[in-house]
Amino acid sequence: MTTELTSGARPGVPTLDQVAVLAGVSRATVSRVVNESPRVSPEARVVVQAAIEQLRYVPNRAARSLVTRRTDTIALVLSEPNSQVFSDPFFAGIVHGVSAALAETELTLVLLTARDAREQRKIARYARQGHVDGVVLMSLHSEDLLPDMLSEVAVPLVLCGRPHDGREVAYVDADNRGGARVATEHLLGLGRRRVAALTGPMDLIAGVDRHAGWVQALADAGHEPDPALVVHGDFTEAGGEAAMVRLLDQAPDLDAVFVASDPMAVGALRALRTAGRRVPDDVAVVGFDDAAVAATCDPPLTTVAQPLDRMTTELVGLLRARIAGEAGPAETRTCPTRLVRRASA
Amino acid sequence: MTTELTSGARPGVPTLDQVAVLAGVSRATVSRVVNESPRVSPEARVVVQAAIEQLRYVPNRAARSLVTRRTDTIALVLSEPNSQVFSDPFFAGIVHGVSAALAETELTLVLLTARDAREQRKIARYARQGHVDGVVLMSLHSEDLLPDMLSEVAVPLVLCGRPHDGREVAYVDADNRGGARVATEHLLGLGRRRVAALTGPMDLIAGVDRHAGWVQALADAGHEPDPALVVHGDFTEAGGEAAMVRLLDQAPDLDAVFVASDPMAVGALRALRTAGRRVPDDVAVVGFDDAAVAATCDPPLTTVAQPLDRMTTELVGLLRARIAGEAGPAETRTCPTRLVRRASA
DNA sequence: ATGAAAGCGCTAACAT
DNA sequence: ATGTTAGCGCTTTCAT
Repeated sequence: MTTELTSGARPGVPTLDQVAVLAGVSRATVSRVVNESPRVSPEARVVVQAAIEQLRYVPNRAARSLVTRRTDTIALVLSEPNSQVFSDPFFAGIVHGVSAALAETELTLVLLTARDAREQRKIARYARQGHVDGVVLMSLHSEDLLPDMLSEVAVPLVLCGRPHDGREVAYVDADNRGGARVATEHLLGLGRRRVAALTGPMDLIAGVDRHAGWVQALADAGHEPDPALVVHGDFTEAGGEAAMVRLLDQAPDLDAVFVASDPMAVGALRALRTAGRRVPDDVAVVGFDDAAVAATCDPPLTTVAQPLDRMTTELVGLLRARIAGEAGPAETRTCPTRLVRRASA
Repeated sequence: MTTELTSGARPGVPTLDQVAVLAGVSRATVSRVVNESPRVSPEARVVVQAAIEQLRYVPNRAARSLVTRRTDTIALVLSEPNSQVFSDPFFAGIVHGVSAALAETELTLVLLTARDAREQRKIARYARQGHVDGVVLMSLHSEDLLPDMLSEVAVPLVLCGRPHDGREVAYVDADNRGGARVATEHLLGLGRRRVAALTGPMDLIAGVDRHAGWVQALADAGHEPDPALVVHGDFTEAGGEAAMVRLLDQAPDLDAVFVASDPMAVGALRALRTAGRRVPDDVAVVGFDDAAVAATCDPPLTTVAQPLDRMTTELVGLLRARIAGEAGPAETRTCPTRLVRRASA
C-alpha cells in the first residue's frame, strides 16, 4: 500500500521504493545495498544493482542527511574583505589543495567567502543550519570576528593559519617563524653583517611570525636587531618594491635582506636593481614562498619553501579526524618549511 | 502525543516542534512565521519570533529541501585540468563576481572543480543527487565532456562562455569577436598597415572569436589577412613573450599588433622592448583585458575591456530565471566589450 | 538475510 | 488565522 503513493512524485527521478519494486525486494534491502552493508545475499545484491543501473537511481541527499545527520560536505571559508585575494596564489593554492585532497574522498567542498559582516552572518547561519559536517576557515586579520562566530556554532572547525590570539582552537600552519629564522641564518652564514628584514603587515600572524624568526636568528648570532633594518610591506609585489626603497633609504649600508613573501621579493629585486645595487653580489636576498613566484625571478632567488601541499593535506586530515571525533578541539599541526637555493644565473 | 517523541533527538539543536510548544502554537504557524507567510496574526508572529530567538532556532535545510525540492544552492563548476587556473585572474574574477552577485540573495554558492574524468563524474552525480538548484559551468576546451554530462542531468544549466559547437544551451559570454574587431580597427585607424595578431589557442572559443574579430576588421578595411601576421599564444605572459618573438621573426615589418589577452600583451611588450622596437611609436599594441593586468604596464596599454561584472551578473540572472522557469534552455546573453585608451606615459 | 514500521524535521494542502 | 494531517525519501531498529 505504501509504494503506490509514490506515484505523485516527480517523474524521472527514481526513488528507493521504485528500485525496490523493480528488484522485487524491500526498501530496506535496497538501502543496504546502496550503503554497502554486508548483511545482503549476493543474489539480492545483483538484482538490486541491476535495478539501480536500469533506473539510474541516485540517492536523495536531503532525505539521507535528514536521518543520518551527515551531509558529506565541508566548507572552506575565506574571510577577507579584499576581493582581489582570490587571485592571490597562496589562497588559490590552498583552495586547489583542499579541493584535491577531497577529490579522493566522498566529501564535497563548498567554498564560501565573507567580505563583510553581512556575509559573515550568512556563513555562520549556514553552518548552524547543519549544511556542512565541518569547516576550514582562512582568516588572516586579527580583528576578524568570524573565528568567534564559528566557534560558537557546534561544528568541527579547523583554522588555516595560527590564530592571532592564543585561543584554544584546532589549526594548521606553516612554520613561518622557523622558516624566517633559517633564511636569516643562511644570510648570516654567507658572512653578511647588515641583514635587513622586509616583513609583512603585523596584523597578519604570518607577518608577525616571520618577523619573529628574523629577530631570533639575529639574537642567536649575538646581533641586536636594528630598527633601521626593518620595514613593513603588504605582501604584494608593488608593496615590496616601495618598502625596499624605504629600506635602502633607512639603511644604505645593508648587505642582505630577508623578504617575508615572494611577491614582495620580486618587487624588492626590482627596487634594488633600480637603485644600482647588484644582487646577490652586493645585496643577498631570500624570499618567503607563497607560491613560488620567485622561481621565475632573475636572478633566481633563494627562498623558504612553504609546504602548501602538506598544509592542505593536514587541514583535511585534521578536519576529518575532528568530524569523526578522533581529534581534540584544539589539536594543531605545524608544517615544516625549508630553504631552497636556486641555481644562480 | 507527537511532540514528546521529539525528546530522542540531538540535544541543543531545536526543532520546529520545540519552538511551537514554547510559543504555544502549532508547527504550521511556526513554519508560516519562518517562511514569512502573511497568514499569521501579529500577536502570533511576535510570540513565535520570541521563541525562535530564545531557542536560537534555525530551520533544518535537509528537512526543508526534502519537501520543497529546492536547495537554495547553486554550483559554479570549473572544468579545467590545469590546476594553476585558480590563480588566473579571469577565473578568480568570475568566481568573485558570481559569489558577490549571490551575496545579495538567499542562495549559497558551491564551488566545484573538475580536473579529470573522475572528478567530472563526481560532479555529474552530485548534480543528479539534487543537491543544487542550478549550475554555472566554466568549460573552455572544445573536447571537454562535462557540458554534455551536465546537459543530461535535469538541472538548470548556464555556461560561462559560448560553447565550441553550435549546441542549444543557455550561455553568457563577452563579445570577444566585437572586441577584437574594434581593437584592430583602432590600430588601422592609427594609420598602421601591417597589423599582426597574437591570438590565443584555437581550442578555446575565446581564442577563436578574438581571432575572427581581427580577420573581420581587416576584411572590412579591404585587407587580406597575411598568415605571416598571425601567431598563437597560450594566454599567458610567458607564452605571449615567446609568441611575440616568433611574430617578429615571421613579419619583421609589422607596425602594430593586436594581442588576444592582457597577460600575453605584457609578455609581448617585453619581447618588443628586448628586440629594440619602440612602443607605441614603432609598434602599436592593443591588449584584450582578462583582468586589467595591462593597466600596470609601461607604457600603458590601450586595451579592450572585458565586462567581468556584467558577465557575472548576467550569469546569475539567467540561471535564476531558468530555475524559476522564466528563461528557455538555450537563451543567451552577450556582454559588450569596449576599447579603453590609457594615457601614455 | 530480509521485511515491516517508525520517524528524521519540515511544508503544504485541507479543515475549521 | 490557526490547527490537523499527510507525506518528502531515506535509514534503522526490531521482528521474523
